[in-house]
Amino acid sequence: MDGMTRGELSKKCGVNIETLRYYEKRRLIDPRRSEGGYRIYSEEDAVKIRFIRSARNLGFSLEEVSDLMKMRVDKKKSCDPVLAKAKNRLEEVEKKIKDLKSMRKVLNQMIDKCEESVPTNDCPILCSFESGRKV
Amino acid sequence: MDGMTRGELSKKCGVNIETLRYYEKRRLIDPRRSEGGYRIYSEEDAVKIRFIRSARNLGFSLEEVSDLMKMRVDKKKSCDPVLAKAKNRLEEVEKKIKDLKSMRKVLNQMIDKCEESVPTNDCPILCSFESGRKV
DNA sequence: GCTTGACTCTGTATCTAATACAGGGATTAT
DNA sequence: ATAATCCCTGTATTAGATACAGAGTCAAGC
Repeated sequence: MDGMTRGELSKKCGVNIETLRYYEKRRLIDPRRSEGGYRIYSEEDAVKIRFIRSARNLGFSLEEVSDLMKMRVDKKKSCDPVLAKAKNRLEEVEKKIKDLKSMRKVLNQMIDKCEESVPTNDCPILCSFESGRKV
Repeated sequence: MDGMTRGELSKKCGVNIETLRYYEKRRLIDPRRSEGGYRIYSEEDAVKIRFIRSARNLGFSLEEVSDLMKMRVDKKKSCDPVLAKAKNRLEEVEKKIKDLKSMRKVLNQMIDKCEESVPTNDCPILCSFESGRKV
């Protein structure tokens, strides 16, 4: 019988076994069942799960992920809403990349201070914003 | 009396008013109180809140944010753990940037298909991974 | 000063996303 | 056939917010 059980997929994707049941409940995946009632997952399910985990890790909600996965380029007439949504998502992604880059900057500043052994008793976040203002 | 009330800070930072109480409970902020028991927030609190929201939006947990905000470059001897943590965080940030860039690619592919009106009935996620494999 | 409306206080309830657990059934190895 | 190991379902718990109820505070206008 080709396909994976819940435990196998869970290990393969590094996801908690219960999370798979939860995503099914939320209708993000829909595995077929074996004679005895066991869930059977395909390779495509694995791709989906990895995508969901990655998106969640980047701060997207399950609602958003679900929305993204359900998008289809159907016929010419129905394409506009998909295009609009995709463009919105793209903007969000750009924003997140920007924010991550500024967080990277904060961290690099902190690392520099550490390596130069500049002691402070201030919150590194406030600190970075202050030095940001001066420069 | 200088400082903001909860409602003012909430508006200023675009954060739900209850979230501020929650972050206080989680010891991320610690506003002083007025005679009548009202919370009074400073400008620094506003900076912190904006940082927390940004980090949460990028998929970091409150635990991680709290950890980051508590980091201090104290004395030479105690610097190593801070340095190690900061470097770990930096790696995570790089990973997230990388993942966001690949998500950006998926979205751009979808947008291209839309604009060229290439109809598909497949999940855009699986689709993008397939074309990724071929190329 | 007094009133009144907007705001805040506390505690508790609700929601999402995920995990954990308990009691029972399916599968596999021996 | 009989353990051991998985999986099933339902329900409980956790984190991170958010919502709501009843009481107290503040400040503007009279």
